[in-house]
Amino acid sequence: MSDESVNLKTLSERLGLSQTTVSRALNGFPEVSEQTRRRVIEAADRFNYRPSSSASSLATGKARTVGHVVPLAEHHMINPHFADFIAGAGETYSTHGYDMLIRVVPRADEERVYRELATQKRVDGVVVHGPLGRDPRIPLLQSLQLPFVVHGRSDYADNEYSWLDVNNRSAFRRATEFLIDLGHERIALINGLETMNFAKRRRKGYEAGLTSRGIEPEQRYIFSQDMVEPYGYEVTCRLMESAAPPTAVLVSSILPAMGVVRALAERGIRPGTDVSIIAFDDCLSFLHASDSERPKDVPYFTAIRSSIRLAGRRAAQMLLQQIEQPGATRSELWEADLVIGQTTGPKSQAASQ
Amino acid sequence: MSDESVNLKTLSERLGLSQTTVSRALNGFPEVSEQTRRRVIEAADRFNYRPSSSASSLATGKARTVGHVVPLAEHHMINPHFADFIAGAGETYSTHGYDMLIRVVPRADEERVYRELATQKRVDGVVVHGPLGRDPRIPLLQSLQLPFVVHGRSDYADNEYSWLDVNNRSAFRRATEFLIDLGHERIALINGLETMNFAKRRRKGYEAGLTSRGIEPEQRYIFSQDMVEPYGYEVTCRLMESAAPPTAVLVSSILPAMGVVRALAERGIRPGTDVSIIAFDDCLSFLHASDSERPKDVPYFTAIRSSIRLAGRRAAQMLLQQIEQPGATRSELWEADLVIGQTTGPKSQAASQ
DNA sequence: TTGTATGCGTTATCAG
DNA sequence: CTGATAACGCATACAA
Repeated sequence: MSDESVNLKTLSERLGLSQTTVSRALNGFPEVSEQTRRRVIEAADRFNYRPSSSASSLATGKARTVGHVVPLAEHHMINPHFADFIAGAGETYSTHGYDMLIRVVPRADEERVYRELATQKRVDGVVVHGPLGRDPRIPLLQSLQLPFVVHGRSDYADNEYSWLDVNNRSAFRRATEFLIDLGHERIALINGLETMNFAKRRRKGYEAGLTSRGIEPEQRYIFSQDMVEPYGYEVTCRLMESAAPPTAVLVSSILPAMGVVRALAERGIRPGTDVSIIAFDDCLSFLHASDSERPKDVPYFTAIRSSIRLAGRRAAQMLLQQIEQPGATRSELWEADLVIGQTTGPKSQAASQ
Repeated sequence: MSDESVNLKTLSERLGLSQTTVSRALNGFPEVSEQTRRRVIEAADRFNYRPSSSASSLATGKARTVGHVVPLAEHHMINPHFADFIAGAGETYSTHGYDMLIRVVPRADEERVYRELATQKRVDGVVVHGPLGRDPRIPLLQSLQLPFVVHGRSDYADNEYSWLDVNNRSAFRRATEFLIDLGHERIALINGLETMNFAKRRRKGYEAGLTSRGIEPEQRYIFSQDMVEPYGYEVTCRLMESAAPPTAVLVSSILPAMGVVRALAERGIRPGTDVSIIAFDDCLSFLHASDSERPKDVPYFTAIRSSIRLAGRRAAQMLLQQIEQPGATRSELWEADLVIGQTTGPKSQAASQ
């Protein structure tokens, strides 16, 4: 029970074995007799031996750590979406014996930090968050030879890298068409920042949905901002006071969608009855009842749904795989579910002019 | 520009200096001539030299890393509060040259993980999240001799450790008294899980506020659960359909408070006019407008406010200080602000029986 | 002011 | 199957 720092040397001395044998026994090498292995493992357990991570990193060149570089002072990252993704990724790392390293840095320092992580061999790979249209981090990481997986996609047609993305385009197209089928024609899009790659794709899907039904997209119904609650609120206030308010809105996240609901409530406008709302639902944990992994049976929002937490898990798996057997860069495109809740309904008579 | 892995050895060879001198120059030792130092720094920069973190950790015994162990599958951690705290702490670490290590593990593994981090010397210290009534992690970490700071407090009167907490008791007492001064008597408390230390203190404050004004706390107005949106919604539905609905509610977080608003809206009950709401506001970034560090001028919720992000920053500072000059365990108790928004008002005539 | 020699705790190579 | 022995890359006590 001595909590003294027992290292490989002292442990092997107490066992009357060489460090080599002890190390091999512990790391599951085949050439150790079962009897010695048992003895070693038992002793390691009894003396509470844990290999020093810095020593083994130094010896192996592997850090058994994955890095996440998150930009400081930008709301779109330090937000609930990020937390849920991290939770999912973290689960995977833990069960595979990896650690998660997070650096919160200003955008201007990003490149330096990636270089640092790579040359310091601080991490074995990184996850890239919130890719831009053509994100410079992708060629950078490739040149650094640091394994990585992108959560989302970037527009490099000629370039192969590993990514995991939701089919934002098809999801938003389907949602738009669903609204049109309900009789809506004036449909607003409350989108994320269009510097983000995913936001562009969502807009494309929305526009494709409209034009496929012969409706011309209009600038006055399209908004693009950080996906925070007050954004949804403010845009909705403006929209509802405009000459031709929309009868339906498509919102890029539940967060601004809550702002939409608040703005409507203040005006006595009933979601689903007077104005329809479809939100992109990342299955953020704090919005769902705490006693179930699954979302509730009868959700409030009609939503395009895809769990960002599961995405975190999967992205982490893909990265670990890439780290442990380099070469194959796999990518995955997930289709989101369209889940009918209480915030959509046929265009109300009141709303039609 | 060669991206080859240049280490101390090759760097010193190219400079015609010993590793010692180069190391000293880079680490700011005083006994190096300014001229050599300049030369060394310039070369290090040119060759893109970064010391291997595992090597220096091994040599110094310091990891320059802070650990955060977060329990898996519990909503109160994998949530926006956590994300904001992490953001704040991460800023501090980065500017001080520290890394943040996160392990997401099941509750049952926590002790093992803390022991691991300590004996592996993986981290120089840890931040303890969400302390319980008497949290076993505190004596554990003390016995492991691992520096730590608790975000919140635990009930160990005889025990000195470092913590940073908001004065939850006084905040909830003030809020309660404020509501009573507005004429409210039936005031509900929608609290967090009372296994959490902070939730207990909040309830105490609430009860103290009531009794100080001669009102007896009643069980039927007190709720305790994970602070998620649907919780606020469901409790409010039940409350509003009960025999004597409250005329005011005190909510432990903005998240369930949004659920409260949703439930009221469905019933055509106007916040601030028909029913007053005060929420504890952690200044979660996604609830505030994205273009300002400060919360909006005219907030929606009347709230007890204390930025959890600032708490993260400060807690990290305290921990680093403790790591770099051990001994003094400092603690801080912050008073929260009471900010008047639009969700409070005098008890309405309609609501009085 | 600079250099030499040694240690940090592992893993890996090569003999036996 | 087991054991010396040499890296891994840096920091530091001690010498010069």
